[in-house]
Amino acid sequence: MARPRTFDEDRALDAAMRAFWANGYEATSTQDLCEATGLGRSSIYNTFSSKRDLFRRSLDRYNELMTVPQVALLEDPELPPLERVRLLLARVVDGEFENRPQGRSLGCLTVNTVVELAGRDPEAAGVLEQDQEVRLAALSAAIGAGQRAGEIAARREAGELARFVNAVIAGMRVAAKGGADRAAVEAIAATAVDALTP
Amino acid sequence: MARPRTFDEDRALDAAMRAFWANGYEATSTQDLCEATGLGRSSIYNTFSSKRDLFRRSLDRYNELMTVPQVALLEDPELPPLERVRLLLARVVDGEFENRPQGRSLGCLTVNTVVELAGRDPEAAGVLEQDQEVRLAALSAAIGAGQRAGEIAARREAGELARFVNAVIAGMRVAAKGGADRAAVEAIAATAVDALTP
DNA sequence: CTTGTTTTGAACCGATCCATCCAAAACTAT
DNA sequence: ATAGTTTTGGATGGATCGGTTCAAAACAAG
Repeated sequence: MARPRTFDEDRALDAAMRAFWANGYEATSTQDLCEATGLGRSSIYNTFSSKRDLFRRSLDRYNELMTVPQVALLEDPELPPLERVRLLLARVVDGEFENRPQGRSLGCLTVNTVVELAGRDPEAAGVLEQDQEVRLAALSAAIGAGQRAGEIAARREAGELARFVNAVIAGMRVAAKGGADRAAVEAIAATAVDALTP
Repeated sequence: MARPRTFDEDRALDAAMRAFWANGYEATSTQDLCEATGLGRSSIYNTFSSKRDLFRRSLDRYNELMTVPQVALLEDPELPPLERVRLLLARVVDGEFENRPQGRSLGCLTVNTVVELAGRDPEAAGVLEQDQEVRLAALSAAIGAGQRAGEIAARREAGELARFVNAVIAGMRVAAKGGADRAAVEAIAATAVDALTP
């Protein structure tokens, strides 16, 4: 029927996502995206209709890669709830200290985008809020289960503790991006876990 | 001798700082800076030599406005150490929920800049790291004093707890920028204080 | 008022921005 | 082969980017 593509759309999306992840939306030019994906401008604009759309899809892809497994971990019935939270934090630490292209963490595309765009791009803000709600719900459920099992302190509501853990995760990512070493970030996580134990 | 300026350099710097604070470095154009300061291009380039330099001075100015009083609070001998930390967190909450031009927090220029620039601008990263060290030292000193006084838990080193508090502050700012309401951010702060009490 | 210096606004600069266009190439289905 | 469709690379477009230049304007000092 017609000429087929010589590239894989998902691989291109992943490459674009990494570029946005590393440098943010504004600082990633269409030229950068061409180089990161190995595609020509035409192919990019033919496949993804604009830089903005490509970013939006990158954000969705990132959430799919990160939030989905994190939620799965938080809902794992094989593990005690507090252990799920602990493993979640450990996973965040690992994520910050692997794949450091220039010796510094990429941070988290979600956090990066909240900081860069949430204040002036309502659509991006909406995507981010929705993703955050999903994460908060999973965290809250795990923490509530832990409270009922007596292994997580009950002096605050599960929803509040979930927000707390979520904020600590963001703080760990900022710390890592700011140059903190692994031990420092691990100590932050451990202190947060302390705060959850009775 | 010569024609005097019709504007105040410090006011212009403050206006520029606010522009960078609201939109970040990349997304703030020189035109935006002209409009924010009310100056012409020539006046800006005559006074501050480049956009980059103006940003750097904005960063210094921000640190002067924020870090200096925060450190003063943390060193206030009139207050019990834990109370200093509590007040610091309260001040952060207040900062996030006043001056919200478009109904959303500006966040914190330091956090915003860590996320946007630390990975690819070594000079900015250096300024940020130095400021962070100052804040961490003050936090660590206050927490250490609280531990010796028995009002702050001693199961972790003061330096680790300082990093923890610092990360929570960053997390609160990200949460606020992401749309969290005041009660949610206050709960994060209160939970962090819980983590410090024995 | 003249002289000397600085500020100021507007025009201007090359570079780069995101995006489009188009013709040649590449492939399938007939 | 041929026809039909899509991809592809390169050229191109208008807008905006950060930054410079320059002459007119505005003031202080003599």
